[in-house]
Amino acid sequence: MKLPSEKSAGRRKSRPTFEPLQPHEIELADFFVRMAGILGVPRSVAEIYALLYISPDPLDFDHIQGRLGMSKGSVSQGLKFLRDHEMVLSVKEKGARRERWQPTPSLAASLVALLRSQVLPALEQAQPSLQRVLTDLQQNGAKPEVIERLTRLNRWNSRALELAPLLLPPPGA
Amino acid sequence: MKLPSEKSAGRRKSRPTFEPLQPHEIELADFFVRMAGILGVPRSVAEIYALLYISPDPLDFDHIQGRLGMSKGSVSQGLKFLRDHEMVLSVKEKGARRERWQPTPSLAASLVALLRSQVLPALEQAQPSLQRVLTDLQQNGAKPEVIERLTRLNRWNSRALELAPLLLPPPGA
DNA sequence: GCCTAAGTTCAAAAATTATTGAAACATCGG
DNA sequence: CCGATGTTTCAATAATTTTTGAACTTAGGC
Repeated sequence: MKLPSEKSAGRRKSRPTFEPLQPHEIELADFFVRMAGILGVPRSVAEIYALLYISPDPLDFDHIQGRLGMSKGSVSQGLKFLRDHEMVLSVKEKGARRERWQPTPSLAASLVALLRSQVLPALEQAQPSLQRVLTDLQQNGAKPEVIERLTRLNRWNSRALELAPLLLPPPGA
Repeated sequence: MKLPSEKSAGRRKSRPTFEPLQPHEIELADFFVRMAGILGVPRSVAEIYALLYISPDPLDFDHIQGRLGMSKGSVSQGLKFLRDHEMVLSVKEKGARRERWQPTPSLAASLVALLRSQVLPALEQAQPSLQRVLTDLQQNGAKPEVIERLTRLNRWNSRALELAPLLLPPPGA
């Protein structure tokens, strides 16, 4: 209904404007975006993280949306992703309605959580598959060389699964 | 390798047909496709690799195309990718015209090469950027906490760059 | 309870990435 | 050189992923 024409004076409801990213903020965002790309994390998520990372204080939803110029939907989903992977945490001051976000203290831990969530399920799901393929090859008298290959692959996968909890300890450990 | 009668006696030009993937081959392909997905490698590339991996003998271009049912373009580009990352090598028998492909002996080495090609350039390009951002923050009197964050990030990046050649030795080392 | 600010959801649109196939190119044996 | 086979290139298309925004849900204050 009333889309107040931008900067009406004193009344509180005027949509505040946010300053666009500064050059050094853009540069850092680019860095995070590139790194995220390697892990298949979308640009918007990386941008949110970068902004929180370089901001002196926790930011609320509207600030994130405003400064990055992205949609509500993207901010919401981006924060959800970051929350789910324990890469940000919120500080809600008493009496305040909105949450304010900041990066978790350890980027290393964040990356571990992220890797974990990507790699582990794949390894787990692979195990029975690889086993079946191997059995199949053995029964059908495949060439020893191929069997050898698959056996090694299988062994790798098992070992990776064993090691995973050590290298990438789950949140509660 | 014994293609059914297809290769009929005299007439050479009949397009040979190839048998579709067997269940166990599909299962292995799925595994490679999922793993490749984590690293951002396209499905078609993973499928080619999987096929070569499970085949008792090196395969030529037409066999790859035929059995996977994909286009010439995809096979060509896929093989290029795999070649560039040292994941396959070709055996050309003397007197034969076509190349025949097989996976390189060590999947581990292949993965290393792949990781290397993705991560290293990002780290290298990041270095000057991060340095600039940090300097900028220091000059503009940013909060100590933010400077600390960026300093740590910077240090990480440098260390990763130093370590990279050790963990991911370049082809010729 | 009701009202409103705060945040989420999700179908549709936009952006990005992968695949195709026809034409161009390369190479070999004659 | 020629002609045929084998491979690459790349613009067009298809498939996939990401972003948007409006409708919906949730929670707090009164």
